Amino acid sequence: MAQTSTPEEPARTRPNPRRRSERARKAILTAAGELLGEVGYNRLTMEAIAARAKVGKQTIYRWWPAKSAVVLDVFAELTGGSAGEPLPDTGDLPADLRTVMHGIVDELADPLMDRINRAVIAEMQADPELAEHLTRTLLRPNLDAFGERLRAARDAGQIDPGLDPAITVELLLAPIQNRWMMRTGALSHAYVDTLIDTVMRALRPRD
Amino acid sequence: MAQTSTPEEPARTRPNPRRRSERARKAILTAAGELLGEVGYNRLTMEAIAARAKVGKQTIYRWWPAKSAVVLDVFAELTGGSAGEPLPDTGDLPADLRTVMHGIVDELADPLMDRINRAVIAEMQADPELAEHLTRTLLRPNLDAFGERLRAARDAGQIDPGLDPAITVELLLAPIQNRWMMRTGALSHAYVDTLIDTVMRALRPRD
Amino acid sequence: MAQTSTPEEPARTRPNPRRRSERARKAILTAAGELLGEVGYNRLTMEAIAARAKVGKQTIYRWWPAKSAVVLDVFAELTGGSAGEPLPDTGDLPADLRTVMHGIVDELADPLMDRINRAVIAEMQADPELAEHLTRTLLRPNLDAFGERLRAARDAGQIDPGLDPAITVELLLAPIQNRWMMRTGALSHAYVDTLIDTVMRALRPRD
Amino acid sequence: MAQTSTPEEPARTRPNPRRRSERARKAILTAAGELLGEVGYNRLTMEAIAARAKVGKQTIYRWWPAKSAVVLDVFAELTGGSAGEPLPDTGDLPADLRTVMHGIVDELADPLMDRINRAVIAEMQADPELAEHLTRTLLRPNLDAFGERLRAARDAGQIDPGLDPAITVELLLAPIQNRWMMRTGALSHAYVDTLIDTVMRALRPRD
DNA sequence: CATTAACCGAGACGGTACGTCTTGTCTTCAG
DNA sequence: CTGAAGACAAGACGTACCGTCTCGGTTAATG
Repeated sequence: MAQTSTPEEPARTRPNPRRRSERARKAILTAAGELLGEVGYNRLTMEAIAARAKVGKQTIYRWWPAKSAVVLDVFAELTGGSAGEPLPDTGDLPADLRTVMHGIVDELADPLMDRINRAVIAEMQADPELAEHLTRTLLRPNLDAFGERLRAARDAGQIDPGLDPAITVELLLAPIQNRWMMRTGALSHAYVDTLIDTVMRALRPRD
Repeated sequence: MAQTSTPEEPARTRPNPRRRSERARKAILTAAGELLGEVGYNRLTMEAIAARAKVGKQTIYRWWPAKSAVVLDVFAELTGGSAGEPLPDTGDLPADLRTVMHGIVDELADPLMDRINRAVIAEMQADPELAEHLTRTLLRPNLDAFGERLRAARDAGQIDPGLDPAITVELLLAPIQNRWMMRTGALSHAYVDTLIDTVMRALRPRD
Repeated sequence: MAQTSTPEEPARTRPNPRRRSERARKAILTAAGELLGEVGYNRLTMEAIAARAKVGKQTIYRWWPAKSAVVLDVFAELTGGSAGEPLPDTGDLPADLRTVMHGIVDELADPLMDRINRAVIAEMQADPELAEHLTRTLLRPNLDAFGERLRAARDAGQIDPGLDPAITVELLLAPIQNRWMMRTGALSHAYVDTLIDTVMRALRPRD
Repeated sequence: MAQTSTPEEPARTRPNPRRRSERARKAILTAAGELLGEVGYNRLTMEAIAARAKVGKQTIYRWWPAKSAVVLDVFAELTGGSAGEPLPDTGDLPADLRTVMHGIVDELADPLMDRINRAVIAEMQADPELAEHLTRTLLRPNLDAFGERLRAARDAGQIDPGLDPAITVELLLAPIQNRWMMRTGALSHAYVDTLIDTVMRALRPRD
């Protein structure tokens, strides 16, 4: 699911995915998720996952190349569903942004999601290929959904058409992710509201 | 400098810092920096640092608790000097911001700084104490320097006094850090200029 | 074979001996024997054995608790076969003793056997349990073989029945081992012959 | 005292023995003796000796080349005095032997002497130079003292003049040392008496 | 008696080996 | 004939000591 490797690589006698044991797959992801919550990413080991999942280590290595890939699938399992979902459009842009962005900070507040997100972020720093993959499959669709909503607002004459939509989305989302990552401040709903208000000032059409 | 540990811990016969070999300290940080550039953080090992620095492993462990602490000192050595330096103030806020923020993206463009920054960011995700320490000693002073420059502009009547200064700084810096971290776009000077222009729109005083 | 440990100890998830790699076992003992001959016991290291045997260190530690145990198995491999073999009985006691005891000094003259024997003797001084084990499995059977031959001679009326057989055996073997250990004199066949003659004087039946 | 090294070696600025601190010398030997009794030879370390003796490590290395040399001096301190002392001569050879040999087994029964003796024996196996040195300075004089007493007995016509005196001494002492080293039997006074009686049978003059 | 060289306690240093841990592959054996 | 169990080769981990090397602070022989 979250396979990082490019398909052109050596590929030593690939296993047949049709014979894959769904029971083992689930047990591995569950065990990995549990252990991630218990000991954190760094002290998570393949051996512990295998033991917890009652699975041979080979069964993990057969389907995932490394610890990071397993955790990535845990991550994908938890967040993949909602990737690229369009934003609500009630006609009231700030209100719609509030709805979605409150959801984002709520998700980041969940301890397990926090841990997994941090593990994935850390792994992305070390592995550009992984970063590229995740950006394309998960992050970009979400950014595009924001872009789409902003385009609608622009077409309705609510925001200045001369603005770069990419930057506008960044102004909304980067401060939140940044606060969360650097832990430089609380991620309250009030904060989100102030942020949205401030950004909206930059968006209003020039008179 | 980058000691993470709280002072309340066991503390088994601390070494005497006055007898510390400056030669060894430098050799270790240099070796760590070089290796970090060559193989990256994950494949950086204490053994390799010791070998490259012509130093006994114990000499590293005597002064640093872990690999991350060594890399942190490499980082501190490279960036620590400029922490909290006040921004230039020519009276032209956007121009001053451009000066400083061009410098930031230039720094991030340097391959070694890129690797070290990413390693530190990743480590901060796994170690909240470290995050807190770095935020306080390096990040916060820099954010405050931006805050100070914005206060001057506000006092000069150039920006709206009703804005939250913390959020304003975030609007300027978070998008850059975010692009760099998620690799979602190029970090050109032109991008920085557009970003500044957009944020400036949000700051202009209400009529 | 040369396991010293008592079976009552903690026993952390013992490895399964049926899955043991015979290839690795042989390679380890061979490497240990070679290195013992090359650098001696004190400078023999587990790391060197592992490297020479192309074996992971863990594979050694899985099956042997310490360097001494490995060397012990090298020793057992070389000498274990002949333990407790009965002495020849041609009816001529001195001649039979000469045959066997010449063999003993010849064995001690072999450089590898000399090194291993000395290592084992030294280890026995430091580890009484090991001493007890070796005495029971290797030394005692050999002493008993001598005792048996002497009993036959006594039954044939060739030696005084009032003598303590344990002491008689010691009179024959201790001087040889002592000379070898303390290096107080040459271990020639002539020496052995004179020794036997002298001891025989003590054994002749009282008139 | 127990210096093994030959005087021809490099000799890097020898320390001046006249300025040697007697306090340090005694403290080191005492500490070494105590630790030897507590943890045994193998787990005895120079660092522990230095710490226990409140002495810098260099002060040990200045006067002794290695751990074995220190222990050797502990040994020499305990046994050196009596080396080469002539045996009593009351005219009754067996009685005189009993006196001396009872003393020997009593000494071996003392726990500290046992440990040090075993450590020295073990070290002699690994270090032939040391063995040679000890044999010459301590062992040989003692053997010669026995030889001298036997010569007196021979001159008095009490034992056969045709016997090799070296072997005769070995017949008396080797079984004791052997029993002690291999722990093959108890070292009682009764055992010594029987041993002496048996050997005396071999010594009586031929009719 | 003052000087001064050397020894002293202390402990950091460059190293080596230890015994453990984890990785990713290979082998065995039970279902 | 699959897959759990786990032994394997490899190699980094963090620790313990080794024997050498500074660093002040005494201490004892000489001038």
